[in-house]
Amino acid sequence: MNAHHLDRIDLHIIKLLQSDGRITNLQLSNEIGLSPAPTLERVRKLENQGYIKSYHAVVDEEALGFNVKCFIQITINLNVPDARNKFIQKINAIEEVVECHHVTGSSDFVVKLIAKDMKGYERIILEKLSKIEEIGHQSSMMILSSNVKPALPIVIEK
Amino acid sequence: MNAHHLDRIDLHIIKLLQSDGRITNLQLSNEIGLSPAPTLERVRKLENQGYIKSYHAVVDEEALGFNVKCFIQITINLNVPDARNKFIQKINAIEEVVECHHVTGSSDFVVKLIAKDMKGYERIILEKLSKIEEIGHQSSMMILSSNVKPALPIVIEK
DNA sequence: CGTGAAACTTTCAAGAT
DNA sequence: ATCTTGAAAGTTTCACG
Repeated sequence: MNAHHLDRIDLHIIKLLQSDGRITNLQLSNEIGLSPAPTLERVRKLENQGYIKSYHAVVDEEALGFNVKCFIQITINLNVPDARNKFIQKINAIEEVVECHHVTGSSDFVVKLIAKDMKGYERIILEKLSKIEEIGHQSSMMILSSNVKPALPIVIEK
Repeated sequence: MNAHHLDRIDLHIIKLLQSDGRITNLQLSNEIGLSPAPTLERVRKLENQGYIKSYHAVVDEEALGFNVKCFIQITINLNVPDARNKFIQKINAIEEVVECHHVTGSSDFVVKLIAKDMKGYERIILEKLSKIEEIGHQSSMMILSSNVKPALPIVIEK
């Protein structure tokens, strides 16, 4: 699965579906300059070969009441055997954990967590995070505001 | 714009569109137990009122050749007037910067950056990041692996 | 909110380049 | 090997009840 099998049209399809996940196949075919049938066939190929993984609506977190977001930097307690894998399993099972990144540097993991308010945040820390014995040290950064781009910088050559 | 105008059906629609952004209105109407017409009307309302912001395909970053990802913690040089706003503008203009979070703690910002390889990464640091005079100090964490959940933990009460 | 009908989109098979 | 066409099946969208 590498990018060598993708031609300009495939990259164009990926770019358009990334910026509008609900574009119709007909609109898509018009934009890329093919008829609907081969357009659909290419989209299915991109999905089946794993280039396109899924489609999602992006919701307004604040509008839905998620007003507290933070990153937590975590170091693993190396006294516990197989600590990394156990930690990964436990941390991802927490529904308020929306991202978990294994990283290099002075921390082992960066975890993103969301909650409706500070009381909810406190509850997650006390009842869920602090019960994970594989955690050695943690340090949190509250997110004040964010800019998240919905698409990768795909460049279509030639 | 707050969550008090959303009933159980609205939350159910949001949940389903978050987990499958390309579900048809007909399937959606079947799942929530309404006919297609009022279902579509509710979806349009959720879009127009800003609860649903957009729809996107999620692509496999590695399959598209983006093999280098990192978080960079940045502190702002407070000697420059209006440094925060200038920094935000400049950092978001870099196409390889896919996220920028203003945070509390010892850093001012956490920036997520993607590149195809280490050479590309070096080029971004040398040619783009290091030219932002508002940056005081920076420290990077390479991402080894990630788990990102595509949906918020929406709980439908009652 | 539901029904029904018109307009539009998806999808497939057949044939062209 | 990949494209276009055209037709059937399915979906969206609107007016009306």
